[in-house]
Amino acid sequence: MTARTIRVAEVVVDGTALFLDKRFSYAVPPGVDVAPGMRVVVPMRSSMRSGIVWALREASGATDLRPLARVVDRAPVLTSDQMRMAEWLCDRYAATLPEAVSAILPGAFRLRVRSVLVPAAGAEIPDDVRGLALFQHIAEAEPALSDIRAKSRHDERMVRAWMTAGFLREEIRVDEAVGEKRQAYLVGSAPADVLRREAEARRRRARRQSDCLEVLADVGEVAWDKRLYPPASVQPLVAAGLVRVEERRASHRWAAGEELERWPELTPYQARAVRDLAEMADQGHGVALLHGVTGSGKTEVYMHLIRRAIEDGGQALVLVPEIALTPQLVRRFERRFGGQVAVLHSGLSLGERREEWTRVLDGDASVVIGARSAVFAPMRALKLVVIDEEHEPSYKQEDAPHYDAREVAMWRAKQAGALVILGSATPSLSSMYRVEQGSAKLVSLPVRANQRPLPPIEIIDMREELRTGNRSIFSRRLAAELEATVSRDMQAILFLNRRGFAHAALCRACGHSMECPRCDIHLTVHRSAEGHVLVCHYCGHEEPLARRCPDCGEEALMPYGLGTEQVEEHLRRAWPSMRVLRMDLDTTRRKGSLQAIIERFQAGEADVLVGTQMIAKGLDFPRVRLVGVVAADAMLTLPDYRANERAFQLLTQVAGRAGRAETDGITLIQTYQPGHRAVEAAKQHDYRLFYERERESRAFFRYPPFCELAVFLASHSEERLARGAAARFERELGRSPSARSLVVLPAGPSGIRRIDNVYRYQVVMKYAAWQDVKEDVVRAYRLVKEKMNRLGGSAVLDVNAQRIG
DNA sequence: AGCACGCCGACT
DNA sequence: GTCGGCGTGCTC
Ligand SMILES: [Zn+2]
Ligand SMILES: [Zn+2]
Repeated sequence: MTARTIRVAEVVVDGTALFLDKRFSYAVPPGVDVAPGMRVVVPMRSSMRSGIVWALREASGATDLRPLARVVDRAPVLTSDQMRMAEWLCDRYAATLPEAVSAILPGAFRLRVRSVLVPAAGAEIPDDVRGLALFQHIAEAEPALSDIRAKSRHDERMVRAWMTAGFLREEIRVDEAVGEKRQAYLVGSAPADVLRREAEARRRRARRQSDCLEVLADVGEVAWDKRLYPPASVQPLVAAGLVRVEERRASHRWAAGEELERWPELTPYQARAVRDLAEMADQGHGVALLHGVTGSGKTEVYMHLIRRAIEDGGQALVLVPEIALTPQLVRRFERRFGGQVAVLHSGLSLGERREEWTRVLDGDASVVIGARSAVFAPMRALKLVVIDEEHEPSYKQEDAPHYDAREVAMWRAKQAGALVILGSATPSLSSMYRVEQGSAKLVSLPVRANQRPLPPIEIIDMREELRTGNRSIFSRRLAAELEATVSRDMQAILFLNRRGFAHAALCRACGHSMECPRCDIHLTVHRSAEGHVLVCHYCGHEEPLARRCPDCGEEALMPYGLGTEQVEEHLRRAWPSMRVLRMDLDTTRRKGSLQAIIERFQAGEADVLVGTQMIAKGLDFPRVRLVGVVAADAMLTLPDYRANERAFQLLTQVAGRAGRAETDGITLIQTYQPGHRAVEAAKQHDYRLFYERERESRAFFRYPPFCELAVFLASHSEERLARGAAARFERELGRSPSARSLVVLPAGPSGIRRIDNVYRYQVVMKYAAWQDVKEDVVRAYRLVKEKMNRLGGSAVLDVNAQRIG
């Protein structure tokens, strides 16, 4: 008798529950082809779930394993490098394996698995059963057993009886989130003003058609979301010749045969940087901090190193902040690298995302450009990782698994023997500290590529303006420069770090501030068709802005504190002929509208761009002469240990939008705190000054980079349960063995105690090395999380947290 | 997270 | 008796 062996698949099963943080073993049925990295369907208890094969092994004897129900893929969708990366994410960020997998694998590969009831084929089903309403319903709607149960327990019993009798059986249905099919686009086929006029004409009788036309007037084209614009609404627009439907593979693909751009000559500084970086690249893994002033031509340096990496038979990964990932940027890379470029970002349809991922997986792309999550791209010959605007907080994922793309990139590069280039005009404290510690090498680009000096920065003391009788939000100097700029046919950017019309609504009589009924935060004033409304930025609550104060009864409620909408309004009122565009979260919510604003401003369709921090993230507007910071104070008073760092970075980055190509520039910063050190350092263009001072205070108060932070956050609609969970977590840590290596700050309410009627309590931890404390922290976390989930609340742990509260 | 199982009070 | 509600424990 031969020893029977069977093949066993170890599977990571999809889901968020804690118990799924392991590999489940299933028998591979004989003759079934399966490899690690393929998606499968497996039985779990009494339901079917999707998962991914992690490993295969042989086992003999005990064959009490349940078999794989289905293998979905013919080729793996994850590489083994990516699986190692997932395991590392679990270790570093206290994530479960399925959480790590879902961060790495694009949503386009998600499976939806259902077991549905169907009449058994070929079974003798009595007519009295077949005639029952329940049976008919099952035959038509193919519901799941759980759907039946939800309606009636009696029906469930009946169905179970029919299953035993062989009248019904369960069938697995697997739906891909998206097929590899093409994506349909709606494209405006009339000029924007015609579309707008037609939209207005249909406003009353055909709301959907009107909306659709308006969007197309703004952005030209959109991926066709059939829930938003049902075919019945689109059809008449097509018939009227206003819209056409196009099916496409990808938004734009480099056409074979298009001529590549010539490589321009580098400035001496660029050439030196390329030489230094190339030398590092030759030595394998390393981390470089490319500190180049705004407009110093960092991208050109990146591209030279990418070219080298490709010539060496390698691949390069370029990470940029989501907002800077514009078609113009992609085009810029394609002009040098042609069809070797792949793009991964959220603006793509699911189908496009999947296609780009597959191109990378198949080795058809040598350069991958993407935002944060592109750090997981399936590359097998990684030689170079570029992280542009390295200081941007958006590289840290705010939800589970809370990874930091900069850290992931460095880990990955180390495994692959690749070079990492962190690029910024305002390096994060932690990166510069890395240089200080010798774990990164500094490479500098101290002058602009256009050989012009950095635009001068002037500070305007708004207290002085007030004293001398100017009550406008624009100082005399800013007003004069605005007029001068526009009259010379140049452009201006006005920056304010607050969206909405006004920061809050305040009672002039008693000082009462209007609060959100569902959150512990004041409401923001927004402009609306009927005047002003109060809006909560956290839960979306909206109410009209009344005059009467609910607290004292006086008619004295007034908007207080500037917002971007108000700046726009003051501009229009003071200079009616100026053409103004606004760019903030509210004007860019619609897909494509961000890009539309960027393009319109670049095309000179507006004189002034008013915006929040999103205008500071590496966008290139060559005709901008003037940058005005309307009120720096909004960012100087943030209650966070990083407030100074953030303020300095924002001010420097915003100032850097001025005078980038064709003109000299000037930056004016209006503030009530002209002596603030972030303002001063920005004015001097003095990164060193900023770094030394900030470093000193971080060291003194023991904040990163002199330690690492982790934040435990418990949420529950009952305050005592949220508070209790945080207190319990704190106690658990107090009696853990690693208590010595850990500073645990007292449990307390999070920065905003209540959001959407859910209370939030947190515990902040400081430690030198996660490795030394993780075991105990994770044990305490899982213990409390499990309890919290049972009670209908939730708990999260943010390791290496970038902000607290 | 689901889902089964078991125990309980409330109703046909 | 039987229905639905909810706490508890398990998932290859
Ligand atoms: Zn009042
Ligand atoms: Zn709210």
